[in-house]
Amino acid sequence: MLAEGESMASTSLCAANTSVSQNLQKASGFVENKATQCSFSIESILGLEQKKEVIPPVKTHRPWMDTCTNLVLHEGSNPHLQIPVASCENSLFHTNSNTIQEEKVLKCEKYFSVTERLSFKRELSWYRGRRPRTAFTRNQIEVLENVFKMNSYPGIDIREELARKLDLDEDRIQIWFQNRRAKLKRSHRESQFLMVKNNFTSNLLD
Amino acid sequence: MLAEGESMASTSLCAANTSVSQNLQKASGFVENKATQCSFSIESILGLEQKKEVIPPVKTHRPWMDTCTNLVLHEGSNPHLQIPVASCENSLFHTNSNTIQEEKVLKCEKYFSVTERLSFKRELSWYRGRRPRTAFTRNQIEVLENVFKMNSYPGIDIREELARKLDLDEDRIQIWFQNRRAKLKRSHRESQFLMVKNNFTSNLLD
DNA sequence: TTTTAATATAATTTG
DNA sequence: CAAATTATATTAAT
Repeated sequence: MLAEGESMASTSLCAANTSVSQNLQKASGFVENKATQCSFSIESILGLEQKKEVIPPVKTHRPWMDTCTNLVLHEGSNPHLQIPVASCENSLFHTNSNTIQEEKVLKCEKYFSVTERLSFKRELSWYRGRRPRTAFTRNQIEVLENVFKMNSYPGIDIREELARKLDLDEDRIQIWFQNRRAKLKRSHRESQFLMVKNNFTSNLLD
Repeated sequence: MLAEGESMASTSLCAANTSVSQNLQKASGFVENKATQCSFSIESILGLEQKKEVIPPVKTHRPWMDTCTNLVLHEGSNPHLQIPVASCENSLFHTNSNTIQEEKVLKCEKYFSVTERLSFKRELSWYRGRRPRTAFTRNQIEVLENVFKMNSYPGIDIREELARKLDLDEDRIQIWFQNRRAKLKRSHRESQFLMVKNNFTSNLLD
């Protein structure tokens, strides 16, 4: 098992190894046996980038994960693609959260409905090392936007208050404002570019 | 300077080609003034949620759009629903509803050649604010898949090289890899779910 | 209907 | 915190 972060996220194509993909294929329960032969050599396509450097271990700080996940990660070419595998069949149900789902499962239904299946998937993604994407409600967005209009750098106090009022983690608020500022900046850059470009083209027409 | 949201969506539909746009974007170091202090009470800020007059700004990034278009977009809350107003004699697109508009267009299609039909479609998706779907050739897919097998996170250099060799925008390459990773992940999730589910149900039968 | 290119944006990483 | 990148939920084209 690779240590965490011992990945090959580098751009080197040659860093790839077959065992990884084979494992992944095994894990996924299907084998894509297509096109093992390619009429091109990859090297010729990519011009042989041999630089293979070791990527420092990825430090993972995932406070939203609970501690009792007996999960083992597959080896993977990238930490983000690592797939958790339950080391025992019950570990998936040891979470503290999502108790409703847990109850449903424990009702021993013979098969799983689509809804349950979706919940499973959600729960699985929960273990994949990334916080599940938060889906803000329209009202939350509206309030956040209104605050943003007046202050795009709210301090901790305002963020906390927002978190209370909107029933969100303060962390989510902070991230939201960061992303929102980035978006604003992007749009500014774009409109600035447009102005420059329009100026340029209209000058050409003179 | 344009405020966020009253940017290009409501102005003329001009944009730049990808590479130039991106380069200039990088080059233009836009400096934005930070609102350092907030003199608003949270209550007053949160109270704004009742007003509900300004729809969250939509900034769309459409670098593939041509510069010499004489189209103006309606303002709208949803970029995908924006309907263009032709500045020329073409009254075909002056309908209120997208659906009706689309029907009309489709009805017209039979009178036009395949080429013209394609350009209609292209314009339609264009109006919807979405880049026309790229149809990769079999060879392009094959090469991309082969590269993906070895490195699912190609760096900019490899992507550029691929773009050159495959005669595609680098952006298309990047999006392709993003979608490909998502697909791989989806399949992993699915089989993982099946494993867990099977394990679970067979345990129930013990 | 299914697959997947495209979009928007939440989350992560780096410095 | 910003910038760059990645993941992911949707949407829509095929």
